Amino acid sequence: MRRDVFQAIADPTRRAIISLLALQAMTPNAIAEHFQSSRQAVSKHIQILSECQLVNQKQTGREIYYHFNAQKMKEVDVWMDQFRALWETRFSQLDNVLQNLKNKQS
Amino acid sequence: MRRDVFQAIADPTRRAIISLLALQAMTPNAIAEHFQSSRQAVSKHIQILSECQLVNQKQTGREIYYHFNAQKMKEVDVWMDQFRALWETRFSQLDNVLQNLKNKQS
DNA sequence: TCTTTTTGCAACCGTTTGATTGCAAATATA
DNA sequence: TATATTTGCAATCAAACGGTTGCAAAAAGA
Repeated sequence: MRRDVFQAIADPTRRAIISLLALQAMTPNAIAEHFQSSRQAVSKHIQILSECQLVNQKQTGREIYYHFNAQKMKEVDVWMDQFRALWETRFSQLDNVLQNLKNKQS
Repeated sequence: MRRDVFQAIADPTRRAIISLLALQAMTPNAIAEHFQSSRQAVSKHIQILSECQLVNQKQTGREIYYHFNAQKMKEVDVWMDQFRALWETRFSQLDNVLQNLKNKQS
């Protein structure tokens, strides 16, 4: 059972759930209303997000509000640091210009 | 067959391959030497990376050099933009301080 | 030419994934 | 108390995943 952040954001439905919760904490039922699949299917996605701590839950009565945990998402950002220089430097921009010229020729 | 960038970086072996190729373009054999699994298994990972355009190939003779495509990785970075404000603003830092205090109390 | 090297592709196999349905527990409401 | 609502959990299933082995094609070297 791999339960890391990278595996969690691999599924498009889970990415959509994350985007929803980043705007506002919601209950499973409220989340499920945004999707066509069953409540249980959405609930399983939430469970996966919960296991890798991308979301936290706060129970009030019988309702459970799921909150997005931005700090966990930062782990992806940290991994991406090693590539960021490759598209931010002028060198790579120059490379792109040359590459585009080459593609137009061939 | 989902073949997007998010699915591609979900696997730890593929992430390692990407990190290797970001430093230097390599042939499948050279890549496979860095891992314990078979060359064919690594080759399948490369194929997936190739299908979602995270790597490009340049053939010279019978050798194929795989190059990392940073621009494609940028798609992940763009998706993360929506969350970046949540950990960079002073507001969220204040939230963390309050949260930590709350956790220590309970 | 014959052999070696490099690579991709197909077949197979056990495990995981993402979805479904059904059901039980806990809380709120009439 | 009886009923409705909210939620989680278990069982099931087809498809995808990640690995293996075997083999064929193309290029390089003896």
